[in-house]
Amino acid sequence: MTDVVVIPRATISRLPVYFRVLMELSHMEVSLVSSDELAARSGVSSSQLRKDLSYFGEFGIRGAGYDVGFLLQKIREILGIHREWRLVIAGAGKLGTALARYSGFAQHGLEVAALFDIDPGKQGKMTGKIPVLPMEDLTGFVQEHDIQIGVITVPAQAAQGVADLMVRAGLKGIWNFAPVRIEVPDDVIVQYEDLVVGLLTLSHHLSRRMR
Amino acid sequence: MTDVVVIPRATISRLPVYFRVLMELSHMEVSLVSSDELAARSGVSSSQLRKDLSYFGEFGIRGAGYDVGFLLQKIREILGIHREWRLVIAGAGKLGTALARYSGFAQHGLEVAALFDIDPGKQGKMTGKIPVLPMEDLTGFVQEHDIQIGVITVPAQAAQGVADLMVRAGLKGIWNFAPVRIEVPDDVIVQYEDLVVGLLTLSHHLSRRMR
DNA sequence: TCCGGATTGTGAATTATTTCACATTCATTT
DNA sequence: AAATGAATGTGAAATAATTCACAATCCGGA
Ligand SMILES: NC(=O)c1ccc[n+]([C@@H]2O[C@H](COP(=O)([O-])OP(=O)(O)OC[C@H]3O[C@@H](n4cnc5c(N)ncnc54)[C@H](O)[C@@H]3O)[C@@H](O)[C@H]2O)c1
Ligand SMILES: NC(=O)c1ccc[n+]([C@@H]2O[C@H](COP(=O)([O-])OP(=O)(O)OC[C@H]3O[C@@H](n4cnc5c(N)ncnc54)[C@H](O)[C@@H]3O)[C@@H](O)[C@H]2O)c1
Repeated sequence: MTDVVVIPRATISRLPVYFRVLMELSHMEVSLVSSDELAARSGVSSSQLRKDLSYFGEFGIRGAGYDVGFLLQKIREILGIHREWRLVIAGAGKLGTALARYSGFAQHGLEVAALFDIDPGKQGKMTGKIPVLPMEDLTGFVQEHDIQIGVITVPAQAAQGVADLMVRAGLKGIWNFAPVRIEVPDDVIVQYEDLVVGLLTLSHHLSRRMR
Repeated sequence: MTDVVVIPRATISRLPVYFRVLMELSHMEVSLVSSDELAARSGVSSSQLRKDLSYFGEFGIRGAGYDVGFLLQKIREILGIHREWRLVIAGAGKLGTALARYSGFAQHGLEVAALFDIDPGKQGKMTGKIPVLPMEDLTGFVQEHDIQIGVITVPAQAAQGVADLMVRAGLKGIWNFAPVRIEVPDDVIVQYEDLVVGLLTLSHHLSRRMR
């Protein structure tokens, strides 16, 4: 029985924050940072930060701190963004086009290759440099352009159908913004992004506090 | 020492999911549902569901299940959406306008009253039924229209300034999409929405699985 | 080369969350 | 009115995540 190290979900979700802070430090020409400093800038405790990193290895220098460039590279590897990921977005509506045009993804090695939509009125147009294509072309496009991730920004009732299509096309990761659970085979990973949760969490806390 | 019941964060974030499933059941004219059924449709265990609800009271009927309409109303109250919340959005860019035009919020008693932007080229226009106003008008608008929540969809470097303005205007809740922490007084609640986290979580899992 | 100061890495303790399992309660039937 | 069956509500147990606290280690200076 070799014991598998299981990494807390919450640890993974903090890594992008550390990454961003390290990028800032790097731009500020800071080359060494302590866990105290990095943690404070990330909004967590320093023991939290050190424990998080310890799941993946030893990246610091005792008595000194962390080499910004080195840690940046390590986190890149952990998050899998040392390689490029290509995405397609299904649903060229309000949210889909906003995501497609977002410049922040490129900084993380994420490239939106195309948008797909069922509406002929949207097909053929360009969203910035990104083409909007008919849904029928999705499978071929994914295979030709070596796409790994599909983003779902269609209405809820269309989400399962789109997910099925993405699975058949061979996509192994789905980022789903539609407010429904979708069924996929075990070898496909679904990441849900439910924006209403954040707003209702705020609403809950506000109404508690105002009571 | 009266012991305060503390409600897990995760419980709050599941309530919107239960709410949505109950809405569906309600539309399907289902009037009674068991914790097994409701939990399965929400993607959680039934004991999880019952424990979550138990933090707020006893809403079910032993031996029978939950009255859909009654539970819906209770969750509405817990989430604070039995009353209307009015929001303003600062940053009428890609994401801000997508949010402003999203019809899903209205179903939860959330009304986007106006967008604000620093760019004179965007001011004066309408996004659907929602006006885009100059930043200078924010304070007056918030006070005149009894707004409670501010949404930040401006670039990261402008976020703190916008937050300061929102705090001065009297907003008590801020929903922040800019990828930076912001400093606010204790009586203001900030909910962070970091979309990159979701995508990088997916990237991490994908690259682990492919290794 | 050794010493002092600093900061990491990590077991252990604590705290938080989820799951278990069953006593309790309710609706229905006889 | 009592018996039956079903599903909730909830302490207790099990897991999971965070914080503590300090031994281990490294850097730089003497
Ligand atoms: N806009 C937001 O701010 C927001 C916020 C939270 C959640 N969401 C969710 O994101 C999704 C998209 O929202 P939106 O506001 O962009 O909607 P939208 O109506 O603007 O866009 C949806 C697009 O999907 C296309 N479409 C419909 N069925 C399709 C299908 N079967 N295959 C391919 N394309 C199809 C439509 O033609 C349209 O272009 C929805 O599920 C919504 O609930 C949106
Ligand atoms: N678009 C996305 O999909 C996406 C995804 C994740 C995060 N975000 C974050 O959301 C924010 C907005 O992104 P976007 O893509 O909509 O950008 P955008 O450039 O399309 O829009 C930003 C808007 O803010 C306005 N603005 C700039 N400074 C301002 C100020 N001081 N006061 C008021 N308005 C100001 C600009 O005029 C512009 O209209 C950014 O912080 C971005 O990192 C966006």
